[in-house]
Amino acid sequence: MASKSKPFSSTRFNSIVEDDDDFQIPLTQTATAPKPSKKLKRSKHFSSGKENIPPNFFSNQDSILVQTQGFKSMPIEDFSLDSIPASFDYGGLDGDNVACSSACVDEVKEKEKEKGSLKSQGGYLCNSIESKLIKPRADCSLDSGNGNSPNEDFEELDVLLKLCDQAEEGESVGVSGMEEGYGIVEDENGGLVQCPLCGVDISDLSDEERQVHSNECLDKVEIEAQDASIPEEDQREPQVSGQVLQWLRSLGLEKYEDAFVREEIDWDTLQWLTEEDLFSIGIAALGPRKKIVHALTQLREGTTSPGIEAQPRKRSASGVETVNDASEEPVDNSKTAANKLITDYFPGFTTARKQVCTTSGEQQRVEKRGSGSGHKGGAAKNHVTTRKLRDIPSWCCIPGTPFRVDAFKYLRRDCSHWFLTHFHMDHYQGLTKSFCHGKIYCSSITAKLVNMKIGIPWDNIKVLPLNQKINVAGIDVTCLDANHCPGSVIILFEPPNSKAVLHTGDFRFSENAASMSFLQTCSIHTLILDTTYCNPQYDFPKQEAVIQFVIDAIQAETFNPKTLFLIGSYTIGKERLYLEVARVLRKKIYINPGKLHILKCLDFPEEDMRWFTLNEQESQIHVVPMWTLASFKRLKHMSNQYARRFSLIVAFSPTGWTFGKGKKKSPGRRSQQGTIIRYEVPYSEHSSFTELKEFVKLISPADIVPSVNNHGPDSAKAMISLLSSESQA
DNA sequence: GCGATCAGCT
DNA sequence: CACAGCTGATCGC
Repeated sequence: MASKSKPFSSTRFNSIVEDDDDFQIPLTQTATAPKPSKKLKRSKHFSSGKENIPPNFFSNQDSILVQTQGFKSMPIEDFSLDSIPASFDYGGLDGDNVACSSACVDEVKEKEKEKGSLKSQGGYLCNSIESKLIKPRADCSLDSGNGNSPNEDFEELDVLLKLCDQAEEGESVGVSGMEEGYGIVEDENGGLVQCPLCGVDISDLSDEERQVHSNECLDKVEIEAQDASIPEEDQREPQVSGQVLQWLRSLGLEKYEDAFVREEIDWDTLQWLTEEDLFSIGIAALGPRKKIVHALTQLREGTTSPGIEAQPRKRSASGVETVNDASEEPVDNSKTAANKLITDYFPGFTTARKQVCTTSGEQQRVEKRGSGSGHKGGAAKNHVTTRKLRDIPSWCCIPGTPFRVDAFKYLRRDCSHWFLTHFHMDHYQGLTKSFCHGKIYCSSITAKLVNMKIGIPWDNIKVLPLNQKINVAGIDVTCLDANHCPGSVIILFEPPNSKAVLHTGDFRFSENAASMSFLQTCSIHTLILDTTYCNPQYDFPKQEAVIQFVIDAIQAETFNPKTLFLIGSYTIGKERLYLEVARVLRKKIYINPGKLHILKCLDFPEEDMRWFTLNEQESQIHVVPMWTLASFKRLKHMSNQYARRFSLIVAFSPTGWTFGKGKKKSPGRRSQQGTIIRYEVPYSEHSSFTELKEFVKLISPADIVPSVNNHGPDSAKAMISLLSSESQA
């Protein structure tokens, strides 16, 4: 059960009570207990951030000009900051909620006033929802606007804190500290030294020999544990704890066990300890510290760590027979699933699909050389790849045209027009700089990314203008903003002798998008639809609501100046969220150089760029890759790194998946472990189910092809028919 | 040694 | 589950 004496449990969480329907307080509803870590894994943070911002420009040109639109290069440090205090001065208050002095409240109020005079900018950001976000209620966030005395406010906070604590207890973090584990053996004072695992007297052995001995025992224990019938998840946790102590003893440093227990340092955490950490947990002597650091280095460098499985084990229902299915079966399974065409589930579409894909199917067989992955100079290669070419899913094919959309995984020589809807890996996968299958058609922003990140020469890229019909190989093509990530487009194909096809790529429908009126005027036969959230359970709020939620939460937590805010993002995507946060709160956002590199390629107004900084000292809001927020373990590591500067981490993980079945319309879910708070906020860049319905109704297509089938065939089928029926109604 | 692909894992 | 993507292993050149 959750231990009350967690290392950092002294932190308090400050929040605000909101009674609005739209803005429930994000107290944990179904706090998910963190899973025990499974494996050691090294990970590098911030390998290469990136991002960008959607454009609002219509480039008529067909390509190369894009380069010239580049941002004039300006070191981000040079942006003018005069008007933006990097942080509030809290007069040395020390971290906790006590810091909510009236002074800081005033300060924030002041800023609230200021922002009223801010103006929205152009471009993607001209979609600024700032004005919508800042409602009078926002001003209440800090002082409640109700004339409450500070004390009264604190009472409210205390109520919240209690609720949070309760919620936390329910989470049951699972003490990893001391458990029975291997049945710890005391190498008691008597001078007798026993192996803690097998109990054998190892007093006569040298330190090294003892280490060797106990390592061997450790391996045995691990193997035995693998064979045990208990589910591995259950057995691993205690193991890990014992493992740390065991390891410590093997270094002859058992006198520090207490410190490790006190700090609940499990096996994974152990890997990340720095000498500084060791000092801070009470290992004051230099010698032992060095010894541990050295051992840790070896541990990290080792291919596998002792006691942790070298190969992933497969769980099986039987619990014993795991060997067989670990080898082949999963592969087969995934293959079948991967090869299964989404549209197999949609009888209505089969004919159309066959038309398109049969051609390519035959081509496949004839092809035989070249390669599925675009090896250099196709003709030169006559070595045969044994790998079977995958069938092209129907959502990649545009009936009535020779075009492919987001189909770089399925490169074929029968096509020379390859459209890319946006720069997300699952859409450009398979595209490499040796691409030699014709031209790539995409938006200007996507083009820049494709050129910069993948290295596709500009000669192979054709930039498609937005909101403007152009002719490609005799077929009318129109791109519209998809409202997904920067540079994302939905594409309308109008073949002269065939019916119109609209490919949405990934998109978030927004009824006020001007382009939608254009779509109404078209008669669209086939709609290739982003069905990511095509299920009624995904009925998440508008982005504005979520952004407001995040802003509120940040405002609430900034009582504590030692709070670090993390906002998750993808390569590109979620920019609107953190940019709005920056603008509304008038706080700079830290991004890493990789991310900036991408930003620079984009048509960002300078006014917006100045909210970003490369100097992390200058900001308490950091944009980080989404995956770094996935586990508390990682967050904890980050927290250790920042221990001096920040006492609390508040992370926002913006994703539509936050919206599971049980969860009802809450703009955010909160969970906490010690000094780390994570909000999962349903900020989605895909259409919600409701939006999908609206969109389908608007388009009224004769046929729908789902581009995602993630809820099982039946579900997808049901949803599509539901969509269709609603659209007819 | 490098690039591309794939499996595994968030 | 899987939004999107990191990492490491492997294969081919």
